[in-house]
Amino acid sequence: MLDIRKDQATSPQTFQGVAVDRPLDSEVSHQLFCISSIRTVPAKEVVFCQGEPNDHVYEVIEGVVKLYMLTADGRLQITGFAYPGQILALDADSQYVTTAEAVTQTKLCQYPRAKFERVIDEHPQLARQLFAIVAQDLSAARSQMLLLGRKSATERLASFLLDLSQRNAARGENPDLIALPMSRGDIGDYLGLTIETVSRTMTKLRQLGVLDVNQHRKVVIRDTDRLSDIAEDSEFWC
Amino acid sequence: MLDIRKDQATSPQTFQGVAVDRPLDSEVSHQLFCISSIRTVPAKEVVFCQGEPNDHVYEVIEGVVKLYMLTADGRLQITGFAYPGQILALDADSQYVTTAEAVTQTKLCQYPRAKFERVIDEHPQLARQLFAIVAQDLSAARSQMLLLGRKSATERLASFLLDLSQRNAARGENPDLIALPMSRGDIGDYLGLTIETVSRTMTKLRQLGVLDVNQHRKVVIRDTDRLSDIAEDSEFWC
DNA sequence: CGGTGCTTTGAGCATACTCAACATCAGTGG
DNA sequence: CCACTGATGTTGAGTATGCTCAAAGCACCG
Repeated sequence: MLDIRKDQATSPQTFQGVAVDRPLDSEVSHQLFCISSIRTVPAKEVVFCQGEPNDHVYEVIEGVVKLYMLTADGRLQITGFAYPGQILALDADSQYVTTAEAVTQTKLCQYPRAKFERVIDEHPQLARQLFAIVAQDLSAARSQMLLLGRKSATERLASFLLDLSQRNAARGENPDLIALPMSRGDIGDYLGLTIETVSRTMTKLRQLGVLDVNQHRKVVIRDTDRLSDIAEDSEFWC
Repeated sequence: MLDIRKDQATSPQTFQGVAVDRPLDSEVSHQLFCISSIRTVPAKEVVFCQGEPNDHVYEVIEGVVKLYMLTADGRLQITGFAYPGQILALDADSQYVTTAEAVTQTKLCQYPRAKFERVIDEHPQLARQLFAIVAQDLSAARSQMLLLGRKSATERLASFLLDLSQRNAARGENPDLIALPMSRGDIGDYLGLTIETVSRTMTKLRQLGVLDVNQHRKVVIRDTDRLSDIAEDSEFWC
């Protein structure tokens, strides 16, 4: 992982990030450690801003960060929620492409871009791992394009909850108990819907017996298979 | 460029692809040349298919390719149109994430994946350039998420035409004369709209005096600034 | 308790979709 | 060269999904 601070002694040094199979060698870890610093950001504060010079790469250590883009007249689209282990701001440009805002209180590991790039240049292995991460992000972005372009509100929410469930499973947590650190508004801004539609759709899934929604920010999946069907095919909910 | 066949003797060896600033050194070009082969695909034929083992990387030499994903029940979303110089199938997975289908008759340069990866391993410089390409694709995908999630039909079509206009400009062609090799259906599948909506919206932009649409597959932009305004902000067309 | 912010629910509306007819274009063969 | 055909594109009428505006219900916190 890039985060070599957290449990340097206790676990093998691998990316926590998405789909990286090979561990970083300790030389790379050490160099990354040397250029890194920790930054703590309270909920609702901006980490970096669309259009600003892209001078740091970040890794989420604790908390959840939302990434979004804005139109000229202020409509916004969240392009993703970043959980611990995810790398932010690997995008190409000299300026940040998205804004990053803490959803919860968040701890980040910060790497100055110039130094980070120097480490990459010296360690091709790192370049390949970053390549794999960005490629994975790209593949996720394309799935989200399918969701935004072609799926109904019900399918979108079902897909979103399944995705969170799978993230839980990947972290060894209960895949049927979904924490929603983000507001209904955030979910809407991620799924291309309004707050009201998210709320109504949540109610609908509850009435279908697929979910329990006892607390607003916590959802229990009662029937994962049915939720999968709903996420993929219009036949199952209309 | 990866395509070192086309004009090896006449021009410097650089990626034609998106936003790559440094040329490849001739050693890399040569190795890529050695593992490459040319594949010609007639219009409407599939180059590779979502879910198949990801055994080749492609570069478009001539023609236009559409990349799309499918839902279980057959709805489709085009994630991009690839023009000459663009690299396909750099996505992470062991299987193709999208299907690639020739829009026009197409000539591609084909690199066997295993050999391609070996060249990457031996040439960190190549890894970095591929990284830049994928990062650029990711940034484009995120802009498209904003379009699909938050923009109206009119804004979507205006954005699409502007994008094609800018691609023309980048290739040194007339930015006001837009060729549309793809059908209205393809445009709809890219913008998350139906054929009918694309058609109606095209008519609307014509009536606003922003476009000339004399032939179906050819559009003239009469007022680029106005088109930009329409693409970005609801104030300008409602 | 009485706020404030978040969520849910309701009623009416608008944008884009569906279904259907018609127009146009490209290609083919008489 | 024209008539025919199938594919592609345009236009119209009615509808549905999700949005807007509005009100009421909760929960967290002083």
